[in-house]
This record gives sequence, structure tokens and C-alpha cells, in this order.
Amino acid sequence: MPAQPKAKAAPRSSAAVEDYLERILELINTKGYARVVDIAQSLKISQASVTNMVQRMDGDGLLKYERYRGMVLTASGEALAKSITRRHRILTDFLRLFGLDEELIFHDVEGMEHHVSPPTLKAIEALTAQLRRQPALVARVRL
Amino acid sequence: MPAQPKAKAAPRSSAAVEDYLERILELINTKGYARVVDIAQSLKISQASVTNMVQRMDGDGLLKYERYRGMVLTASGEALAKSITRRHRILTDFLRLFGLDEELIFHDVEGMEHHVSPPTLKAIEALTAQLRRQPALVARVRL
DNA sequence: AAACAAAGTTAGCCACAGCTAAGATTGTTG
DNA sequence: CAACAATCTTAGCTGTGGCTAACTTTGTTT
Repeated sequence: MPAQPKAKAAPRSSAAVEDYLERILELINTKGYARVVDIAQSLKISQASVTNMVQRMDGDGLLKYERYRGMVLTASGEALAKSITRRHRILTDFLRLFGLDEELIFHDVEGMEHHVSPPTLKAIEALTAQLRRQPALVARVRL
Repeated sequence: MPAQPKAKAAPRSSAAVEDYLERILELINTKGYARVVDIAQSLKISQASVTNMVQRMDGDGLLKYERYRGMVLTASGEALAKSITRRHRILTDFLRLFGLDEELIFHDVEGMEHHVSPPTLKAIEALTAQLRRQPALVARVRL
């Protein structure tokens, strides 16, 4: 028995890794695949940085990567990416209630999202649903 | 005229710097002074790291620091610390509406706060005020 | 097929912000 | 005042995640 070959260690993810996962899933959903050059453009970082990170994420079991060829999310990578995307959407929906500038919303969500725990997210989701039924109240906040 | 001696460059601050400022102000408010050892304990990092950072913050004009002696916030450091503290309070007040665990609130706020822009903060502040007048609605979120 | 451009990779660098270990300073106390 | 403990500093290290410059691979185009 050769012991475990890979040392999985539960896919912990940093804010940076979460950003990558989010963009990779989005690219796969819209274009069918995620190329290094597109990820780089989307995150506004260099291709070299992307190559580097993607290799780390392969090592962490979040995706399968083949040099010069391409990448696919693993099951756990995809699950993580989806939950990150969902969190992003919930926070965006919440902030959109208040008539803030779209760019600002994006920027704030992009920063905050990595730090919002599941219970807090759930509360914000429920709150957003309630507020949608109270446009008068929301209007007072927008002023 | 010896030109400007220090190169101020507008006190940009990272998340880490903001955490330090927040704790330093709190220590000054409660104990009258901020010692390296207390900052370290409060942020759960080593004293060496605190010394290091405090020296950088001195260089950045956020505080005045004298080796082995102590520190005082500069005017701009104090202004920044106060606005950080205010932001922290507003976010905490908001999350407290939903009956979340205090520790969780603290943790989430500690992570998110550095990424919330002034307009977003203002909206959340106004929303919190409105929600305080709508306990029935809030109760539906808490469930 | 040769040449070229686009995409990807590697090597080596940097700043940030933590850490430990070892040494310096300070204040207290016998 | 000598010695001690507490505090603080320095030196040197680490990992993360960027960067540029130079090189390689791939695919297209003539």
C-alpha cells in the first residue's frame, strides 16, 4: 500500500482562490472553457500569475490542469465555485435594493464576499426577500 | 528650504493597518495608552510583528512612535481610526438585528469591514434605522 | 513546411505580513 | 545597586500572490 498519493487536506481556499474559482466557473458557463488569457483579463492580472495559481489549484484538487492544454473544475472545485457564485449573487441582490452604483456594488461585493459566513448570508438573503415586499421602507433608505 | 522631510503620500491603509488602528484607538480609549504587548494580545499576533507594523505606520504618518517608549496617533491616524471604528459599529449594529451569534458577528464584521465603501455603509446605516422601527419584519428574518 | 502570432510557461523578482529565536532596554524589587 | 522579569527590538525566515522578461508551445497563414 503506497499511502495516499496526493494529500487532499480539505480544499481550504483563500480570497484569491475564491476569485479564481468564481471567474473560471463564469467563463466555463459563458464560453464553454476557461483559458489562462481570459482569466488574466477578467481578474486584471498577468497571465504568468494565472498559470502559477492554476497550478497551485490543481495541486489543491480544485481543478485538473494540463500544461498548454486547459483546465476542468473537479467536483469539489465546482461545488465550491457554485457556492461562491451564489454568495456573490445574494450579496449583489441585497445591495441593489438601495440604488447604489453598479460598479460600486461590484467592487464592495468583490471585497466583502470572502468574509460572509453562511448564517450571515442566510439572514441577508431572507432580509432581501422581506425588503422586496416593502418598497416603501426601502425607498426611505434610498433617499 | 529643505523640501518636505517625510513624503506623506496620503495615508493609504491595508486591511492589516486598519485592524491595528482600530485596536490602538480602542486601547487608548480604555487604558489611556497602547503598548506593543497589548496590541499583540488583542490581535493574537506576536509582539515582533506588532513592533514591525508600528514602525511602518510611523513611517506612513499614522502615528508617532518612539523605540521602547510608546506611540500616539497622529491627527490623520486618529481620524482614520475613528472612521474605521464607526464603520465597525454600524456593521455590527446591522448584523445584530438578526440574532446571530456575537462571535460570528465579530468575525464577519472583522473580515468585511475593510471592503465596505462609504455609500454602502450609509445605506446600511439607514436601513438599520428603518428596521429598528419594523420589529415584525425583522422577526421574519430571524426565523 | 516555414514563419509568425497568440497563448502559455518558467525563472527570478518584489511587498506584505506573519513567525521564532536571540538580544536589548526598562522598571521593579530584594 | 544588582539582578530579575517584563517588555520591546532586531535579524532572519516563511508563504501568499502579485510582477516582468525571456522562453516554449500551439495553431494559423502563406
